[in-house]
Amino acid sequence: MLLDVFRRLHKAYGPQEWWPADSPVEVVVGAILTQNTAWSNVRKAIRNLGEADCLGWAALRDVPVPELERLIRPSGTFRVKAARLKSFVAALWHDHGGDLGRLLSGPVAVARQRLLRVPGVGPETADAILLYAGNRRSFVVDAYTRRILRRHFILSNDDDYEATRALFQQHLPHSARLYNEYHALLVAVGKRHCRGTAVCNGCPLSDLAHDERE
DNA sequence: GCCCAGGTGGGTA
DNA sequence: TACCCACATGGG
Repeated sequence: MLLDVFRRLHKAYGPQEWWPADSPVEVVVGAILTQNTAWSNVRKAIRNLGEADCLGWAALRDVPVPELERLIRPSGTFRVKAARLKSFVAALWHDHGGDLGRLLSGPVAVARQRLLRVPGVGPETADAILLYAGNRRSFVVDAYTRRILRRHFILSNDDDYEATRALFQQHLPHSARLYNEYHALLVAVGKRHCRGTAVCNGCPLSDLAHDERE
């Protein structure tokens, strides 16, 4: 079933070439800034950071918090997110010498625990960093994933984050490439057909069993 | 003007 | 464990 969903989405939308970022730093920054936030707002904040030459680990470490807050303001909850960026950078420099590759190295489960210890990095942010900044095999579950799969009865309401992630990892070939593409495709279909009160018309999954109620 | 967005952490019972 | 709530901007 999960592979069937993937094939439908891939056929409909093709390769997504994710994450939308030019560097691992930008992936991490984007993963934190997009927490409960529309990507269109994150893009503005990242553009500000780029123009201020703040898309490097040393620059993020050295930029004063008020300045960082000003730059990322368009992404919302900017005080919270400035603190989270700072806590990530502090952990990276304190524990791994500013080397993201080291932070993300070793068994995936170990690297994941390292990330989850950073204040402001929860399971989704950790998995997005592992998969898209580190090319590590960790499936990313987001709001779209849950909304779409619940609508088609593939998930139940009481499947939490870890249960959902485990479901994907147990039923799919163990491939970072596949995890990458699959999550990106779920976001693609979610933005088009499973957002707020949006209906399923034209959705590549619309002929699967689905729940009309919202 | 209202609702929502590619979450997380802290507080309360 | 299971809910609430704050965080905050910008687009539809």
